[in-house]
Amino acid sequence: MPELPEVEVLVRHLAPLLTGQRIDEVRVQRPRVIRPHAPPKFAQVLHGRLLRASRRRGKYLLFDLDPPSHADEPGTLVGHLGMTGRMFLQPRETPLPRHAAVIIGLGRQVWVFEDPRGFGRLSFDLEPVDRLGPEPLSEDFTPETLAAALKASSQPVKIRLLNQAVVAGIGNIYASEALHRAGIAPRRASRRLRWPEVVRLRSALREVLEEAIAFGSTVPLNFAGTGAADRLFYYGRAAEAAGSFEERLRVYDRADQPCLACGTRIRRTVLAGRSTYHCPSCQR
DNA sequence: CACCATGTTCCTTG
DNA sequence: CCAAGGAACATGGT
Repeated sequence: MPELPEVEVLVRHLAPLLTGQRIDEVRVQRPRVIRPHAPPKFAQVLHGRLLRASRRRGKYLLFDLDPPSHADEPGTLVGHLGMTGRMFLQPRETPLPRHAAVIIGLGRQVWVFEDPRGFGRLSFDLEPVDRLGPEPLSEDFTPETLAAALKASSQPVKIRLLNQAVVAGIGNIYASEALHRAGIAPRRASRRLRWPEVVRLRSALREVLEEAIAFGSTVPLNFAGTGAADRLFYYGRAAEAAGSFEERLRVYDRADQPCLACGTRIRRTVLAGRSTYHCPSCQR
């Protein structure tokens, strides 16, 4: 469930459940997701720590720990969901999901990180977080900032938006959605965008993200996620089949369907190996 | 069986 | 050296 809005909604859900809880058990069932840490060390660092706050930066989840046992002990647990990661709390006695990767005991409940594909991560490494560009919903994300970052490359603008150093938290879905809303073709060379387009793109990015967060905050969500019911976390046909789709996504995974603005067929193309959706009439 | 998938990193190519 | 493209990671859904 992995772009900025999904992570934001998850953090808002987890924060009140985790704050003030003390970690009394750590089980690493899939060492791959905590690399490069070794399971014993990872567990030792976390054991006995108090969870003080939960935050988001880009697509990363940050969990502040208190107190450090030693001065050089990590103060933050860093999470990333990759493509298929999930996090939720469940009673200790409830059976774990098949792909439970890390289980963190919190009294009568356990905090589960499950990830079938294993592209997600739990670590104490803040370096990738430090490399992130501005938060798109913050005041730092100005048209000037975005213009400068776009000017530095001749890549297609859609690819450029996926670079987390340009702006934090945009992924394959919301890149296509924002470009459609801004009326910009995904293949346009990043550095060739004109000022009014940059201004529109910045606004479109913010709107698309804000609306997705608002949507996720108003719809009942099952964070343990068994499927089609969670329309924030499942895209494409499964989500659509689940019920009223509400035009939440206007182009993503809508190849050959009519553009909701003009009726033209939405086109699917491939850029840098990733599916890209756009309306050839609205976006040029 | 074939193809596709919300992400990131590393390697190769030009 | 740099930019861009592609593979790899591992599993499940269609």
